[in-house]
Amino acid sequence: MPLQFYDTRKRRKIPFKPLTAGRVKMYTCGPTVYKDATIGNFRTYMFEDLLRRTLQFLGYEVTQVMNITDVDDKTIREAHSLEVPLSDITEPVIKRFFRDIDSLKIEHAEYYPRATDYIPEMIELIKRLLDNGNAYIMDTNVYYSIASFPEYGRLSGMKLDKLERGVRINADEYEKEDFRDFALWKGWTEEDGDIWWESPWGRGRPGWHIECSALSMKFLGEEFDLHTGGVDNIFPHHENEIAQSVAATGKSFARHWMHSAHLMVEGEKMSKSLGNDYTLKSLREKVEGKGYYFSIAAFRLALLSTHYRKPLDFSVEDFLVENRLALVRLWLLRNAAELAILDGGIRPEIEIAIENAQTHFKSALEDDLNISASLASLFILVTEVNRLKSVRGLTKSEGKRLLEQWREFDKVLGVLFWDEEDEEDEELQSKIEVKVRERLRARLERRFDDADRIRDELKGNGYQLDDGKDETVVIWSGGRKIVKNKINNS
RNA sequence: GGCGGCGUAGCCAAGUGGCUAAGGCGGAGGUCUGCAAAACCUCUAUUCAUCGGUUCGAGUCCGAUCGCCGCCUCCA
Repeated sequence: MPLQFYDTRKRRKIPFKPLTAGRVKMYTCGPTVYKDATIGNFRTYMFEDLLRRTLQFLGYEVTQVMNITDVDDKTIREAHSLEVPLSDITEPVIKRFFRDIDSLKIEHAEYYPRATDYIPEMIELIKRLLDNGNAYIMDTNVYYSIASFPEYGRLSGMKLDKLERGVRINADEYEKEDFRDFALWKGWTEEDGDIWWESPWGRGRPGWHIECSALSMKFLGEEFDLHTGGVDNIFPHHENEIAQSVAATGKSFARHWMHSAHLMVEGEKMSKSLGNDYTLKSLREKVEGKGYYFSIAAFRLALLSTHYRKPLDFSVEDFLVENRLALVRLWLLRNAAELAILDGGIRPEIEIAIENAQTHFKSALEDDLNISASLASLFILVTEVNRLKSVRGLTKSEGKRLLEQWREFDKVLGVLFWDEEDEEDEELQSKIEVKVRERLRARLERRFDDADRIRDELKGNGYQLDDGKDETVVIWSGGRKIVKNKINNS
């Protein structure tokens, strides 16, 4: 099957062909760093991670840009109210942003340009728009004139004359020629304090939309392959980006637009007033507050396993019981493969099962990132391997072959290999190990009541024990740990 | 009001014209086991929000209805 993605503009799946064969240039709208990213933001970043990893898996060389908006109304408001420099607000948030995406194993983009580092590029772009007659100066502000761009509204399906004057328009913006025009450059006002840049139109700062146009052109060129973001960005943000970019360059800008649906919490939109605008940190606290282990791997799987165009209704309760168990099933295949001890070749049934899984995994991804079908192919492989394993254990070469394939799948999924080294809490780990050894000793001494009590206690906390001949494998949704049985003999 | 999306088993979730409707979680029974866990085997949607229509044939196309959701100027 040829690779195809849904395109927001065409409203259907279309074959994906990059401008340069084998290379994909993608632009992904990044965070505004005035407060920590929410799990809703991460849903979008996870979608982009899946897209990126899938393209790489299919052999494309990917160049991804994610902007960091480190100056806008909200960052300025924060800085102003706390009476601190802008960077005091943005720097810590940026630091935590990277910490969070790393813990989710979201691969890094090639470039993370910050808006404040590219003000000259934005000014340059605004100049071109003024020269082309697509923008006008009003007092100290520069506005984009929507009337000058006939194609406005094509991405979102908005009809210009149907746009109603929104309720959120500031009084000071009524001076625009047309209420639908948007700011390219905002002149300095008192609230901005010392946050301003010099421009041909006086001191001020760039509007939000111009940032993405300038940065994508800077790093990817005036035409590139993919532009992505959350659905809420379709209008007006991406519509405006197209208007600015196409008007300035005469080129088509992004060729393919992809947008991820929102994440809902317990059936409701995430919002501050409902108190469900979880960050990774507050979600962890919520889960741990209920007495559960917070599995970041299970959370990654939860975000990953719903198709990106379908709203994901995240429920803390469901999350606690569901994904971690599915994850363990996948992890156990790795156990089986690593612990294979038999001599001999690879059974044809295993080879066929692996090839089937590989084929279906790949073709599902090629069909607009059909992750559910991809994951299903893994579970089918697990079942088949387990069946054959119960007939006769796995050979070392089968184990090796399975591990190889598992690594291959994990290039896309990023959830199959989650080791104890990924678990931050060392204290927790040693506590588990002590318990496991206690139980091993009890078993050897045939004090089965004691052994069972310990096992039940661990299980109650989400740790599952797998008794092997030479070792006990502890598996939980945060990782796994192998304790050698012989340690216990000393 | 305008534009768009979604509604498949107890729960999550694939399937967009044609073999018996993937897969996961949960549940029931069995095998194995010191006992378990895991694993394996069997079972768990005559039916795809509802009602019409097109078709030899529809969850899948068309229309209507109901329900949920998003965007409509700076929220991923």
